[in-house]
Amino acid sequence: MKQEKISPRVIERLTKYLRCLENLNPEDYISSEGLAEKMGFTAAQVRKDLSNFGEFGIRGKGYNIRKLHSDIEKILGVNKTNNIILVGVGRLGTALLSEPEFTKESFNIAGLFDKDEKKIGTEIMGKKIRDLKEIEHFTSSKEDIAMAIITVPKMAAQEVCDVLVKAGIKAILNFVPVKLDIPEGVVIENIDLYGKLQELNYWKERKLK
Amino acid sequence: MKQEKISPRVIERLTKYLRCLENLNPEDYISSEGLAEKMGFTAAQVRKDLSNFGEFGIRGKGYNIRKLHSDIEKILGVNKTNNIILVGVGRLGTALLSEPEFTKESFNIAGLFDKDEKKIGTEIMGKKIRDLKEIEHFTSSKEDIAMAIITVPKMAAQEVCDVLVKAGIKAILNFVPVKLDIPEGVVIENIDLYGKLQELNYWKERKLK
DNA sequence: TAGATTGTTAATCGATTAACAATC
DNA sequence: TAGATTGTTAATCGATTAACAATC
Repeated sequence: MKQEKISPRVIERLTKYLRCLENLNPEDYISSEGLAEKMGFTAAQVRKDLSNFGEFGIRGKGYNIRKLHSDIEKILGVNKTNNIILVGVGRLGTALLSEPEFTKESFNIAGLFDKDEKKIGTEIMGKKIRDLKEIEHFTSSKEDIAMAIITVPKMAAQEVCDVLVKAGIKAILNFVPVKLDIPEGVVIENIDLYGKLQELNYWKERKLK
Repeated sequence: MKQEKISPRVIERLTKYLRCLENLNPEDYISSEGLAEKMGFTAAQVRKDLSNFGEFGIRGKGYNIRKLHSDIEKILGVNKTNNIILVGVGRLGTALLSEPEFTKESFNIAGLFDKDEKKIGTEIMGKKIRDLKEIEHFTSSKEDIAMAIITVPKMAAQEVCDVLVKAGIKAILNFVPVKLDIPEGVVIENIDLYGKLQELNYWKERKLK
């Protein structure tokens, strides 16, 4: 698998290709043209994106859907199960836990953590809620816990983030509307509901985006 | 307010400036350099972004924080209250309703809709849940409902989307992992939790993004 | 072989950054 | 006035698209 400098945009599109391929017959072949049309991209872009990582198609024929799906999964590292811990088991955290997406195999919620003593020790969706303080011990006793989701109140977010970094977490999905300080080598994605609403609000009043 | 062709990237950054300004003393002035540092952007970018919409700074001094905040709010149209309806009052929908962000004035959840007869007629967070079928009547009887949030099951998403479009909704925030077909003139933002996790998973295994 | 479609190189487009005259 | 910092123009960088030789 060749690897130059990859743009985050390319990786984002890869996740979209994956989604699209899931709804197609795995036995079939699809051309870059065909895939592009479904996605609203250009055929050149589809080919360019994929060519960053190797040669997945057959000239004159297109891409085998099963194979392409599996190849993209490998690129993203979601062909295996990746463990995640979730910190902040409030309404939003609980809601995420029960999202059907999480029944898939590529991610596994390996631990739940909260600060609230009333919650600690109880179970939710069959998973035990642990004390925030145990995070470091938890991640060091199990292997391969590199990701975390943060759904705590605004005030607690940076503190929790620091604990996670100290515990060796390498990737954070942050739902809290706060810019978290993280050291080099840790990646973060922010999901900002309110920001997205503001963007939509801008565009709804003009025609084109 | 001048207006050429604005890139979505600019609007996204505008929402981030807003967030950042909220934590600063409104009486103070901040330079593009100072704001850039907080955001992790360049000073040139800050000035360029803002200059798309007018002149908000004072040469030799910088930007007045209260004024800049208020000016960006005006650009985004969030200096007034914008009505939203929420469709799909499941766990995720309920969780979003209780997010502290929604106590702000710029967005107001004007209606809740669901298909489940057990839910219809009951109240949540002091708001009545209505039958999905009433959406069109609801939006046409009240004025100025142009936005919707979709948090329904995957299967129902496109159908709900079509109803919303028919009811005159112009902007949709979609939490369902499905690419929704919308006509020209309607804008959509997708929040794809699972996709973001996949992206993070890719980056966590390499150093730099 | 002829037709189709890939992978890749070159051309274009758009977004970011640098530089600086304008001006508070 | 001198120093600081804007708003804007020009230069650079990166991402998308077009074109086409390679090849199934």
